[in-house]
Amino acid sequence: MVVTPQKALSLFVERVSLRSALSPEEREAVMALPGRVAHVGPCHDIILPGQRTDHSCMIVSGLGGRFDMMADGRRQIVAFYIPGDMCDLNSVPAPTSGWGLEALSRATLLFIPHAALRRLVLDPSLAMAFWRDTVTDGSVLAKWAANLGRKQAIPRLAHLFCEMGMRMEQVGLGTRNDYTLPLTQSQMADAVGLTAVHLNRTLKSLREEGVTFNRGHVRIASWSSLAALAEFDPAYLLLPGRPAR
Amino acid sequence: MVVTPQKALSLFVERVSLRSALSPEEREAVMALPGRVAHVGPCHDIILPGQRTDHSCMIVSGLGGRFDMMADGRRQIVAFYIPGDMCDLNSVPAPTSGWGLEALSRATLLFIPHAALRRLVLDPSLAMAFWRDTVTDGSVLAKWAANLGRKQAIPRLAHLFCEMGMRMEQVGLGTRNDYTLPLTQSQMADAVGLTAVHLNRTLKSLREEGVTFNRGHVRIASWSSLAALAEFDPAYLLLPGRPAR
DNA sequence: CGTGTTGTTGAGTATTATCAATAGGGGTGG
DNA sequence: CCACCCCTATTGATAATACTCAACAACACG
Repeated sequence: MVVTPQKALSLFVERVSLRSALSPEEREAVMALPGRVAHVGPCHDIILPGQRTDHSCMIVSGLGGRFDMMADGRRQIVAFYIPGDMCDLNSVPAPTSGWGLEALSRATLLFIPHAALRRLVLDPSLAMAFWRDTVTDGSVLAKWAANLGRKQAIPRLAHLFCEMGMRMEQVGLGTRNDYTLPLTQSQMADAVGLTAVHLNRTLKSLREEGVTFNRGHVRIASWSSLAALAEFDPAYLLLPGRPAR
Repeated sequence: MVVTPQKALSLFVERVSLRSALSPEEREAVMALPGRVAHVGPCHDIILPGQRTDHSCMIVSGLGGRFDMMADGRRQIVAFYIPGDMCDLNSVPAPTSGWGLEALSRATLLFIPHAALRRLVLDPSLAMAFWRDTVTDGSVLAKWAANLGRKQAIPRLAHLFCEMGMRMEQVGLGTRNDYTLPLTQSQMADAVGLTAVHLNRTLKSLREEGVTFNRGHVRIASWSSLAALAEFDPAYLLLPGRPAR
């Protein structure tokens, strides 16, 4: 599959447009960003913790993850990034982040120099759009924290399936009850804060609720019952025009 | 205690200056923001979840908290806001947040209209500074999520004490091993994702490590041993000039 | 001097982690 | 094409951690 920077950038424009109205000139300015495309394999480190960067990275295809590592090697994935997400837009205002970022599956990435992004945010409307993107990121993180802190294994995993379903559907990758999530059970366990063994058992329980996860493919028989089980309310995704139901 | 908006705003300027260099003109522009001071009691709701606002809120004194609530009434606090923090700067780009915000103790608040803040971010350097503030918020949230997902009760609570100590010291409220954290044990339990009973037992264990929490006052006998226990590395607070040691 | 909130402790239970063993699947090299 | 190996998934048994229920003490407040 050949991916041009142009095609990749249009994904980003779409993503930003989900939450911020861009004028035709602004869209053009974004499309004119310089970028370099790269194909990487699973477990490829995009940024190591503590490393300083001079470019941001957008996911074109595949799945990215932001994670933290404990001294004993246990890992917590705190965010998933799907196609269209600029996974370290953060690094524009804060080039030395404390976070690691890796490709969780085979992935196509687009690297964009900070310098170009900094020029872009001289436009206040784009600055606001990027800022809003970071706010969205934070809102998702907060929800993730709340789930890790106060939900048990089953609703926690159910919530992850709901969230990823909504996000995939938004960007046109499948539907909310049928989409591809290219993860191993171990990686998923790192995301929901469980051991791989317990995650496997939790998946088994969810199977009885009509949710299957098989070789990276999620299928949800009844969205409404899963959403109820997960106490999923998409408001935190900050999508406009979809008031909290 | 009488607090003028001027005095309150200077707190905010200091806080922003921790991570972003501001020119004298920019400082002045921030100091010229209009603001209204309010004194509130504990458990006072600053914003209800899903509510739309047209102003942001800065903590002048006391403690604020951002939280999420489960259907059964269990609560997770996902962020603490201390004096100088603009706790919903987020609401400038996203006026309808899905989050509740409340005063966790008696507190003094400063309300600033969004309109004024939006005018301020026409200055690209201030826009970057505010954006950076949101990135910091996200970084702290991510760490919070990692702790909730992968640490047990004792190191989790220890990490909270370390984080709050660092943050308090930064803004000149006590030292990292001796500071005021005006919380009940219940509220603290909601922050670390434990029940109040188990939090109480965890505090007891930490007492044997030389950490006391008494009527809202934290005292840490040996910072280095607590930091080791908590695996605390302040890099994620994005403070400049203090490389990850 | 009641009364309600907060903090403390005990006993029993539920959830999740750990350890261990096995099965399946995809790729590689002979 | 087959044998082999590594990674992933699955299941069982047991242990550790955290939760629930319950009672009571300490304290602030009116």
